[in-house]
Amino acid sequence: MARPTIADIAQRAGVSKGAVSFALNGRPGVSEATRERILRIAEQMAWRPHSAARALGASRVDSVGMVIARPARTLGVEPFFAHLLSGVQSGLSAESISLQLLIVEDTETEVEVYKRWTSEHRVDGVILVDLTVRDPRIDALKELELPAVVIGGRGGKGQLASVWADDRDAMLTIVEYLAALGHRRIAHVAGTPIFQHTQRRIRAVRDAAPRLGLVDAPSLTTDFSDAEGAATTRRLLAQADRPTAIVYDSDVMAVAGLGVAMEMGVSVPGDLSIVAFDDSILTQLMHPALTAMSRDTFDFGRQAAEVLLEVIANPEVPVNRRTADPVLTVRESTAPPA
Amino acid sequence: MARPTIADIAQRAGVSKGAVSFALNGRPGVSEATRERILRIAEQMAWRPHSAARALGASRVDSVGMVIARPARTLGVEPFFAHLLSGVQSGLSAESISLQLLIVEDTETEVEVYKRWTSEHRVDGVILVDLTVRDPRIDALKELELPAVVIGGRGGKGQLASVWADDRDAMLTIVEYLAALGHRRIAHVAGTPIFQHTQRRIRAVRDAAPRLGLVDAPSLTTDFSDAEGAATTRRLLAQADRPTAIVYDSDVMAVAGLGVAMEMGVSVPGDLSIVAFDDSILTQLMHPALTAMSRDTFDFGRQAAEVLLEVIANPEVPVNRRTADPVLTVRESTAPPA
DNA sequence: TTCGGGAGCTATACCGGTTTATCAAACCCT
DNA sequence: AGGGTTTGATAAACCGGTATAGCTCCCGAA
Repeated sequence: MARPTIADIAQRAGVSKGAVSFALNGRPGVSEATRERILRIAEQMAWRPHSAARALGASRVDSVGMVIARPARTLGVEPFFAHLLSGVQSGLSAESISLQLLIVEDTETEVEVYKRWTSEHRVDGVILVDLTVRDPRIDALKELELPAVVIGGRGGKGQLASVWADDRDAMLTIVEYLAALGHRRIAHVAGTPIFQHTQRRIRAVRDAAPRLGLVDAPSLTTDFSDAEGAATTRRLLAQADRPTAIVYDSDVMAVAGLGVAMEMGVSVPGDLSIVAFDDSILTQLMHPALTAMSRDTFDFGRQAAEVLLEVIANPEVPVNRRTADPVLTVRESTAPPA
Repeated sequence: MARPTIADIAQRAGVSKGAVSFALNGRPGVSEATRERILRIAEQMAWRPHSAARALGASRVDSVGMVIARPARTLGVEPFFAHLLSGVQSGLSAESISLQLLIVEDTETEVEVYKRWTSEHRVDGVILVDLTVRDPRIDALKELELPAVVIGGRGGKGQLASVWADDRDAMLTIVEYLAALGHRRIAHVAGTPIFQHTQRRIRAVRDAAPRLGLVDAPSLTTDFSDAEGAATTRRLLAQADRPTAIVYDSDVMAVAGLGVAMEMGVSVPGDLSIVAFDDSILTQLMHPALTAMSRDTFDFGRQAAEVLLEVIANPEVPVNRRTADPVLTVRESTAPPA
């Protein structure tokens, strides 16, 4: 027999469909003996719930969604997403909940997807990444009443659940490390200013500058691309009093920056120290290998999944979980200034 | 009213549920006038099908799956998957079919996932990547009668549908290009021998060697990691009569190889030419930028999606689509031998 | 002895679509 | 005009589960 249904099991066990449903879902209504018997038969017949049937009856889909709104080309290079995804899945797999992934170009499309998913009842909740300042997705999700968890930034007044690491602290660690080496001219090649984490990092640099006696600590925003990372680096290094250290908001930009430095005859770490905010194989492949801020992205994803499941189970209680602090991995690209 | 159902539409239009269903699915059974009216009302009420209900009734889920069986750490760096995914989704979005993505550690788990997906009716079909020699997944899918399309390799005698590019031809192009530059000692740092495409590339090199008068053209297999790529390169360059050109089976390994060369004082492209099989931002970020074989990965994915939909619609007819040939992008890492 | 109440189970409605059997009216042809 | 086919629609079954009302025992308390 192909794909047994609970009706088949019921027949074989000599009980009603209802009893089988009770037994399989571990809820009261059947005796322990009957439950045992039903479970054994189900096992034996290799029964598996029909997801659609269950979804229709119980109005939960056992599936969560994740939309990534970035142009595809920036996406691939960053191990960030791959690790995050794996982590999310490991968090979901325990409950055998599946993940819908969608890559779109912009935030408007992303919101559209949420609307569609909601009206088609395709997901029980979603995971958000790349929170921007005054993020339109928050209100949209609120209105849709779709459970959600934000990765990498507190949910804001909207009070979405969130999982975050302390960007500010991480950035302070980097700057203090460089200052301790003796650097006073530190530049920050940041990402898009619309991302909240970019803002937090910029603020951290600005706040720390006077305390550490930094002469100048400009944060220059980019679109996260290697091209702008390179261009910004070129501009910085062409200045009369160029910085002796540059902090990049992503590994890709740091690598691009390293290339520019080499091309301009600026030796790393002799004339210039480089730190990447975000670690990956990329930073390790370079010569010199780049000093970088490492986060446990996998764990990040896992926790996000866990929190999302909590929120789905109990939408009233917003969870706000802080993950382990990022760690600075010192490699060959940093040294005291000449 | 929250989330209208077809019953609501039927009532408002003064027709039966059946009529509404016919109208919404564009099938005969209603007059053109009635159809128009129903469609307008549905539009107006912002009706969207309940995916579970549809799945239950029509026994199709409008969802396809893709499992990637690779350790997460190799995954992120390769833009390959990100582009592929975007492509797949663009191919699916036309029919508004969603994608389930799963990253697992090994092929056994992957097969388990297929079984689970099938018995839970979670997907209508799947997309396979990284075909190995005597791939166990083919038989498994055959047995499950789950529609599938293989990316990057002919489906084999199992006759799964497939979408592929000509690896052999691509490799020949590379080797011929290097030979034309004057290289006679060419080495090939390959990927895992269990992948079919690795085999095809190795065979291409071996076959071309005598014709092009290559002195030696060894193919050395690795696990695709940067570590083994580097180690293999080191071994090759330490030889008495070291190769004047190396072809790498992935961009990551090529970058690692470049690092080793620089470290050993072997200048690129002066003493050594480097070609990467697979292009990405990585190859462009290097100094010198790497000559690489570029495939239109996005299009690859899009076509895979299209073919899968065809196969789902008509499982009898296996499709075998060949995509555009990869193109060699010459950059700074190749030159005539010293 | 009767009644209340809980445990254990059945029967059945229900979720929101699709599909099929059925049917009335219109149309078509000699 | 009568019989056959086509068209446009309906009512009801169905998909595979979940949720619930209700029934039957059985036990203990009044």
